[in-house]
Amino acid sequence: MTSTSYHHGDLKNALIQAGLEILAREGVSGLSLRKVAKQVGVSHAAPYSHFADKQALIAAISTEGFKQLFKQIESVFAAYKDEPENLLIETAWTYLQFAQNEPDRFKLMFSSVLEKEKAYPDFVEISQNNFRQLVEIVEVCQQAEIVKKGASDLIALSLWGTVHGFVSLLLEDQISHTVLEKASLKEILIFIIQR
Amino acid sequence: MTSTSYHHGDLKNALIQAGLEILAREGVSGLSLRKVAKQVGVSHAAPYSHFADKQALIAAISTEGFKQLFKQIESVFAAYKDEPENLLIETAWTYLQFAQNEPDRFKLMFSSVLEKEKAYPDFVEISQNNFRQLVEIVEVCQQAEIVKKGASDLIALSLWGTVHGFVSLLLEDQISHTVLEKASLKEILIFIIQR
DNA sequence: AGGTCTATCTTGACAGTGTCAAGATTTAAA
DNA sequence: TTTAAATCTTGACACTGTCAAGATAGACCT
Repeated sequence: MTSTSYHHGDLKNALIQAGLEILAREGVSGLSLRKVAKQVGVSHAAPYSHFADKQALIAAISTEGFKQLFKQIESVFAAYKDEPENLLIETAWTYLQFAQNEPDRFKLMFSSVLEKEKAYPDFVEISQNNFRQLVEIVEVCQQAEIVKKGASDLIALSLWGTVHGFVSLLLEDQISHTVLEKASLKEILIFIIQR
Repeated sequence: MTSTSYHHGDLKNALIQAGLEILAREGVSGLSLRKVAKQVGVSHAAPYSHFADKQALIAAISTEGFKQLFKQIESVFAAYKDEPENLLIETAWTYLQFAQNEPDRFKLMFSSVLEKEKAYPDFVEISQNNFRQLVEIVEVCQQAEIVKKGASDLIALSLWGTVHGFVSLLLEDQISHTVLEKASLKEILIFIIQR
């Protein structure tokens, strides 16, 4: 489980890492089990020692993506804890940047490439962590009276939905350029969050 | 272009229809060119007479989905035109129902299964129509002083993003049951839209 | 009517894919 | 040191998207 144990070493994590690289290089449609195996330097069926099927590998890659997102928002949270008037927008901005930096990682995480999420406990757990993180942020903003009182989970859901939807539409090029020309992305984001 | 013209008749539309059926029956991952062809009763390469590749067929299926969504929202618009206090929530509700009725059609339309949207003019056009439709709805609500003044396109974008994000998270089972137990879907939707 | 042309469809092939079974190899356990 | 278990390889299978070549039928022209 550590790093250098036997044949390859730590194949499981190596496969996840290779998956992320292929994702960044060739996109979601270029991600195949055989390609991941080849990149790591093992045979085409080697992944089956660590993952039940392709969906399981995708679940692991997604989970890794969620961990990275969690960390990034965690530092934003730490940096703006005492500056709650900017906390929400900076969190949203980080979310947007995360998506734009590696769109296909974001797509893999959210665009239902993974079909039965609930079958993967690690995935479910990290998802819940991320949501709890956002609820905390909302509650800090509520205490600073920047966000209205009550039902912090529903408010968090609404904010997440808004930003997630906006980012998704942005990635899909569904936001018309006439809209984009009027203001910078960050300005639109502020407008959208405040509505 | 009509219906019964030659060998098969109107193969192009038959393929799109078959695609929608397979989508409803077997999901996104079950949608293959060969299966669509077999269901229609033509050879496995017949679709290539009408579609450049699989992506082109997916674009056509998506476009058809957008047309259906447009029609549904159009009737809601007509029905609630003189009742603007309920127009927004009913539109959002229709959007949610559309997604839940056939999740995989919705996924195909929005979850970046289609990779280069801009290469398909019909798809781009119907997408823009749908957005314009929403902007109109927002403007009706603005005139009724239910939605604040200004930048109707940005407000529409925000509302769309919110509902779309919420629906997406719902389809992905990412909305925890503790949240769902507290209120009905429609109540949450109202809460989220009003925030 | 007869002949030509073009759109449409079929057949056959190819590389790439996910998946599994059987065997080999290495590490861990006894 | 022998045994057992975990890990990896090899080979196979059905399925996929895609293309090239040929067959077929309808439309169009004279």
